[in-house]
Amino acid sequence: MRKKRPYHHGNLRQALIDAALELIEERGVPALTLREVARRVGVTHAAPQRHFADRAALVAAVAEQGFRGLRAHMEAVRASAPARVPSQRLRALGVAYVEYALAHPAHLRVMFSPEVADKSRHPQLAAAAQEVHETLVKQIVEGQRQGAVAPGDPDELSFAAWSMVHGCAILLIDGQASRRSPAASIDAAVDRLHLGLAPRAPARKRRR
Amino acid sequence: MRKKRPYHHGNLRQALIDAALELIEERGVPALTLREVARRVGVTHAAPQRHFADRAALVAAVAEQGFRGLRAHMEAVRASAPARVPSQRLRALGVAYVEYALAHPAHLRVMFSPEVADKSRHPQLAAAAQEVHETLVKQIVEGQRQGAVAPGDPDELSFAAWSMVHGCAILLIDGQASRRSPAASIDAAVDRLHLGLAPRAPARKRRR
DNA sequence: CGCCAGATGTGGTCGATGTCAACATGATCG
DNA sequence: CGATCATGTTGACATCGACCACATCTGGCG
Repeated sequence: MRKKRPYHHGNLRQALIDAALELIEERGVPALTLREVARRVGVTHAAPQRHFADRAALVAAVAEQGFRGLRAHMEAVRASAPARVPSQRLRALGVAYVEYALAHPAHLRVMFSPEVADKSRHPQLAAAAQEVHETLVKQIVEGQRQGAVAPGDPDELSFAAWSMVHGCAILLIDGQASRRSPAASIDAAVDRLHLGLAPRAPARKRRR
Repeated sequence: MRKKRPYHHGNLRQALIDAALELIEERGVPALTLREVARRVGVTHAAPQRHFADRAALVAAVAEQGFRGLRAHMEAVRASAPARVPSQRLRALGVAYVEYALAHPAHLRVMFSPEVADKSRHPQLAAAAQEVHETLVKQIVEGQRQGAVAPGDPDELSFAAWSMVHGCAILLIDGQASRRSPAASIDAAVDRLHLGLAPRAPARKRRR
């Protein structure tokens, strides 16, 4: 029982997604064109219609793949961080988010493109995004269990964490804050997320 | 003064920007079309060319106006917050950012649209964005002077703060975290930005 | 083996768009 | 009053997304 093997071209759907991503990397989201993608893959201009209802569907597919890649990267980093130091795992997760964004700016842009803002139209995309969020929530809850994260509604805390890393990623990609090296900005932002803007009273090291 | 448009519109440039914003609010960024905008204003399809070199230029103009409006809102809120409690002013500034985003989601989307990602091509836009950043930095520095903000490079701190409020705004606009009311999410996120994710030892009273 | 139905790709077409160039109009200033 | 230039118009063109009819391939079924 073989999977639906490619019939004519050979996995045209994935080839189109790949070509779309390449195109975006080269010339930006606005340059993404169904016809150009088809051209690159070597099919006629109407072939993509068999796999994507419209342009938005292609964008959504690229975005979905981006979310899956992001989650994979986060999970990998999380797994490789020492489990005994939960604050480090959470940190690593945040850094991983921004790292992925900087490594795949084109993907990130598509993932939050206005064209797929209405995720209810793209359930698969919504699910992939949701999984990223869940990864974050899980780590927050774990951090709370181990006393490394302040108590409170995990959803609220994870929303705050996600806001920070996401904003950080977007701003870095857009080059809004490139005076220093991106790595330094990431570290500084994640530190600040961890510690807060307000001064911490005791000069002595946090223990526990 | 009802006037049928004389041959010369008078202030076509601003009228186009306004119409563009309306259109985006009604039907989203992708629906923004030079021709449709021209239609709404009642001029022919090529008239906008006299004021905007291309579509991106119109988008940039809308975005620039968005940044200016955001800055105005932030300054207003900042001025109305008690100057003696710097942590409140900073908080208010953050809340103002997200408030503006939620009140003008269309504007926000345009301001960070991929079409104007390369701000070097739109110097005026870059300047307007820079001013928003400066407003934030100023408040951070003030907060540090008054001991309400942890010491450190103001640029780093403001980048972190900007990341948080911006990420918060984007996520809320995209409806990624709408389980609770937006206002509650904003408060929670700004609180977290202030206090940090890590637990704080003393349960000191902190209002608002 | 042969054939058919559905999946996949082709080629053509249509309306809309962004951009350009040539032209018309009217405001400004001598 | 007249010239000049910014502003708006008209017409054209290439490209795009979407749609359709048709061709071709695949896999299943008699």
